[in-house]
Amino acid sequence: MDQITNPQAITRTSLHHELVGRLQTLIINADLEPGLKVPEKLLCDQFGVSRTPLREALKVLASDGLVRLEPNRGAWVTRVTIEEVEEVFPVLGALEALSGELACQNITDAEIDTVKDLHAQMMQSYEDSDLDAYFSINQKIHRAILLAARNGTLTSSCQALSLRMQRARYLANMTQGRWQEAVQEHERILEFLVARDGPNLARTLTGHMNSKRLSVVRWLQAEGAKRG
Amino acid sequence: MDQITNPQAITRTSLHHELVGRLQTLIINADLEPGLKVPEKLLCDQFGVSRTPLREALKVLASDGLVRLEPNRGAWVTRVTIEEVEEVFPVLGALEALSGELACQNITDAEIDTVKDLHAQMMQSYEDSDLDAYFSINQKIHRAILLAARNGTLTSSCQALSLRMQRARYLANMTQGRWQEAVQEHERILEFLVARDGPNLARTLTGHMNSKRLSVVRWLQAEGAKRG
DNA sequence: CAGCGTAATTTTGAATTCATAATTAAGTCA
DNA sequence: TGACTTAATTATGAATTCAAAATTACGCTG
Repeated sequence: MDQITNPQAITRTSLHHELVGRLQTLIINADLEPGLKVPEKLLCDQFGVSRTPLREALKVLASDGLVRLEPNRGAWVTRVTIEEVEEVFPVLGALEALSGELACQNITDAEIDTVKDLHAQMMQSYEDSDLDAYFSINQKIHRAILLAARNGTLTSSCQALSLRMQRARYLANMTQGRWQEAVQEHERILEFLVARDGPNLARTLTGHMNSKRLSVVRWLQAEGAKRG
Repeated sequence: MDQITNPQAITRTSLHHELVGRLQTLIINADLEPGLKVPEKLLCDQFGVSRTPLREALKVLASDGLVRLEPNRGAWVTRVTIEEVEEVFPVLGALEALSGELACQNITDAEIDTVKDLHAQMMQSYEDSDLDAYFSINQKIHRAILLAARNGTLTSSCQALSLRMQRARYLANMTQGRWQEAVQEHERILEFLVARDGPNLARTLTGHMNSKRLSVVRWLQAEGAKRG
């Protein structure tokens, strides 16, 4: 909702809340591998907390779809399935479209300058073939547009769904062709944002999400074929 | 996620899960009044459970925005604010638009017949000035379209946001003029659904949500003026 | 030695307990 | 009487405990 900034804040509100964040990170980075059981005891030791707050955090993560609770059997890190990707990206597409519309209405000139700057940095990363940097700046751009939409509910909805798709760096895995396509899409995104052309920005962002969906699904299919 | 049907299921998965549902109901029906503190002890006695599972449930409700947790001070039932309404309805509008688009692609003839039937019942409720019945059938129609979209992620996202707006029957509170307008909008919704005209259905649903937003905001403003 | 059934162990779900923070009540002094 | 301090009470957050379920280990039978 509003715990947006300050990654290294001195103290987080509650132990439970702190744990939700930490576990999210572990899952996103695949330190907790998808498909495996959540090692409750190990995590308790690691974080130096008892089972009570850890389990509270797991319930919250379950309601966000990052883990699955099996009654009397514990928590399991969910896998990103093709079915899930086919579901989530269209929803993200609709939400990003709205975010683009609203951003065009509310964004300041200064914020546009920030996005321009981020865009330039991202292009540099592309030319340097620095996928990690590209990926990171890419997220910052989407986030900047989202924040310019001035709608906290939209922000947290997008955030929650993005998290589910960010697991294991699936999105960072793309072919040269897909990368080039994504860069071109981003050129248009910037163009329409600068022109404050809401409808076209919305359309472009939905298309962008759709391309991403196709790319991720193809990657997952290839991955599935490899494994058998 | 998938606990869609079966309100009186024999056994729910876990105590925690059961409690989440029960508490949601209490909040939606305003048995737990907005703005008041959640009476932890009372609820424990009432449900015959200890604080542990109840508090787990509260954390989940907090992440859905139905309660607010104040560190060391307990949980409070959140109020529906004008700011929140202004945020949530546009997001719901975007999601319902997508739901309409997808429904037009996937809905069966039998499902359309069901919606037609519900629509007729709703019209009857309108003529009978039975607001409760109207409200209930109205929700069923939106839900039927949502389910026809065949996208579980979309369903749960919509569901979560709808819940937040359903508190205290704000939506059921409308003027005669607004009611008539809503009915006309629903005529068009049915028309476009039958024609499987995705783009127009999407537009109409977004507009419908926007009208609802205006109506609810006006009602909240009037309510606020009355109180002080 | 494979398959089945039973006992031991571990893990889970939930109640209980305990330390600490917040609230209320009581008492003091101007 | 009214504001301020301090003590008593209550509520919260989290650790611990405990019963029940699941898993594993073991031994028996064919």
